Amino acid sequence: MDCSPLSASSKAVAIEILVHGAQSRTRLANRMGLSAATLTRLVRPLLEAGVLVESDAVRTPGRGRSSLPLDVVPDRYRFIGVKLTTESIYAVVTDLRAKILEREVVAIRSLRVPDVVAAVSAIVDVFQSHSDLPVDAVGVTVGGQVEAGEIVADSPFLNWHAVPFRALLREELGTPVHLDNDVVGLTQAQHWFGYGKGYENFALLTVGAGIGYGLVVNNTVVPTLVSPISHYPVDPAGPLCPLGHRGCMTAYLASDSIISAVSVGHGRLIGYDEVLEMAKADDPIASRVVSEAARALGRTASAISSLTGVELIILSGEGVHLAEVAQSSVEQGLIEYDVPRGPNSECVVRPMTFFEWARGAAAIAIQAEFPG
Amino acid sequence: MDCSPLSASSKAVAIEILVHGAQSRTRLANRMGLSAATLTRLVRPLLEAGVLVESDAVRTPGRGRSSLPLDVVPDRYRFIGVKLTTESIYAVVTDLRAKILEREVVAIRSLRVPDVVAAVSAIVDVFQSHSDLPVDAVGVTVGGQVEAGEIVADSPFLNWHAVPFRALLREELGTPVHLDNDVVGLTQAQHWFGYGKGYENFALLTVGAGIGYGLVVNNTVVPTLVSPISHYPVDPAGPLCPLGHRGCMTAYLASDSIISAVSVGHGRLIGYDEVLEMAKADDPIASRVVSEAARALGRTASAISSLTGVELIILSGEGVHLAEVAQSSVEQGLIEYDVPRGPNSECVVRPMTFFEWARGAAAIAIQAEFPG
DNA sequence: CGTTTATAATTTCTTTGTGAAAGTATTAAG
DNA sequence: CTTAATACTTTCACAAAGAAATTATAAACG
Repeated sequence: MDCSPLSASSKAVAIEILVHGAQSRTRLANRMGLSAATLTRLVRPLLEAGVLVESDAVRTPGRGRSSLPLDVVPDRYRFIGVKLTTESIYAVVTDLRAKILEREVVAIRSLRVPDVVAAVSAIVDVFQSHSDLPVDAVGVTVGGQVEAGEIVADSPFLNWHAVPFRALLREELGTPVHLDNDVVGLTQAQHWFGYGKGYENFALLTVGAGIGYGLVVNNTVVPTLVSPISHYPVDPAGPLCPLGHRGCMTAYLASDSIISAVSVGHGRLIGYDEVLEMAKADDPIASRVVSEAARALGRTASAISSLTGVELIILSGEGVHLAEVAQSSVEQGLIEYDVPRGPNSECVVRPMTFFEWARGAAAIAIQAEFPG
Repeated sequence: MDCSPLSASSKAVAIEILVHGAQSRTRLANRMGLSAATLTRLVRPLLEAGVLVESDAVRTPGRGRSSLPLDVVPDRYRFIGVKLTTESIYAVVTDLRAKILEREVVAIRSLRVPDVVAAVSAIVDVFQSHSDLPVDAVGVTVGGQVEAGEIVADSPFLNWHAVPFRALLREELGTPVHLDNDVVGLTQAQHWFGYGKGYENFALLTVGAGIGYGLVVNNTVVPTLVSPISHYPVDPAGPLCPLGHRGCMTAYLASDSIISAVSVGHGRLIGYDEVLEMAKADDPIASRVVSEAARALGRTASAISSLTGVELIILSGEGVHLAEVAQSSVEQGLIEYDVPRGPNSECVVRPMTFFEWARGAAAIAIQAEFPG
């Protein structure tokens, strides 16, 4: 995406429109605290570069000239987002607004680095063969610690250490590549295009094979380390996690923990989805495990609220369906330690598919190519 | 403090020097990412206004012209900081660097608003009578929620609600007055002049009659609500707090909780300091209460680290001496739920007197008169 | 000693970002 | 057709900041 000759302020205007939709110059000026004159000037190069277009004039009730909403040209750009899991590669093609245009899953045959690079490359090729339009950038996200957008320093899921993944991908793919942690990507996507839109600060808590945590303060993603939340202590009298912590998030909420707790109770192997079904059907063991997990989730959300002061907490991840099954338990955990003033955070459950995570990867690419 | 004709950038230079000490123009330019030319320009009005002075030339080994360090003129300005507690008013006179020049405590006779206003006014008058130099501004901090720097919305300690304290003080005092929450003031003071100096983000956790919590992210004090941390859940199997929470921070760490736990155990009223003495002397009841409180403190610090990603946690408040008595318990709480990578926060115990809090109030005045 | 070299600070000039104010374009109401 | 209201543009002025050249100072070196 060629936006080098654009000034930082112009880009800020484009991003405002990207995130908050088509707007007139006057409205943009008000929202961004700039004068109308400045806006005219900032918009001109964006129109010339074809980043923005003027839509048809819009009449507002009352007298006066109609306004000319400005909008980005989403189809002018195409991004690919790729999210790696241990089992599959989820990939999407999106426009500039991170709207998903195409999606694809392929099973992962091997977690060896060259195999994964080849598999990602294959998907990108497939997408590119579907259309004549070029892909502007590819975003890739993985669970685990990513250093400086270049190296997968440590991914317990993939069992990778110090892999210069971005360089390897760039060599293989023809397009620019951007790499980041998966939760960072999802958080960024939620902030710009999702449920966190319009919030200056919010937290994203995801539950699945692992626990994820993203934090936005002052409109900026805080680079929190990924690991510690997974073992956040909920109840020192709770169940044991593989690292030997009593009652930590992993012990309560990691899918393996839930599966094994219910399986042991019933003396047979029971899958995650089945656990939720059983809990819905009031199976006593499944109900207890699920409701305690939901309560742990609520308590952690409450702690996030207390310690960060965010206005919104989004609960998500594949495993968050348990929050729907045991909504009252989440609620209970949330308000258990409430103070008279009550929580200052709104807490919402928003299940997301892996394609949503892939969209997060695309958001990383969009952000990188469109630095605000 | 008359700094209206100074530009925002000039003020930023002054604050850089205020916080990080005397520096040459070249060094300032490097640290602030500005050109040497710009620095010369920004410094001139500060020299003219008498905010800065050039010290004697300093030689650095090697050739070249000597540098002329620039420093603020601390004695040119005088601030008063006032911290209200239920029992006393702690007040200090400071210079621009928040260095304490004079200090004063007076017992509070009545918590009625007009009486407190009169008492604060009396202290300010006493300070002003000590010197011919005028006071530039007075900062006042209180425990409880302060709205927009104007109104004490709710202070359980003083039992005040919706008191327009700033307006009342301004009427009584001749000087500019600034009002804020006490923890916000202490946090700001620590960030600029204390142990948080040089950190982009850190947390301050104070223990005393109540629990306090201040958070700095991206060099900005996050306006977290004061209340929720007081009832942060540490261990759902712990002791009960007055609000009925099991094992919350207040239950473990509020001075009343500790006093009453030990007093009940021994069947007589025992003061806070005596509890610590007894714990040092291995009294079983006091030791248990103190070490559990210390462990709760460590666990909360660990949670702050996990959920905010700060680099530093400062433990303080009158009650933090228990962390010194039971250091190993704090440590235990900190690492209990550690992950392989370990905590990403340094955690330090820094006891502070109430005069330090008064200094925090002065910092509010300094910040308000010196907006960066 | 002067000359060279290195560093600090300043001056001059230019670029860039911004707003104020005046002007143009467009629309509805009288 | 005039007036008023609103959207946008143009012109001008100003402020912030850097680049490059200039001055100031100090050590090293022949």
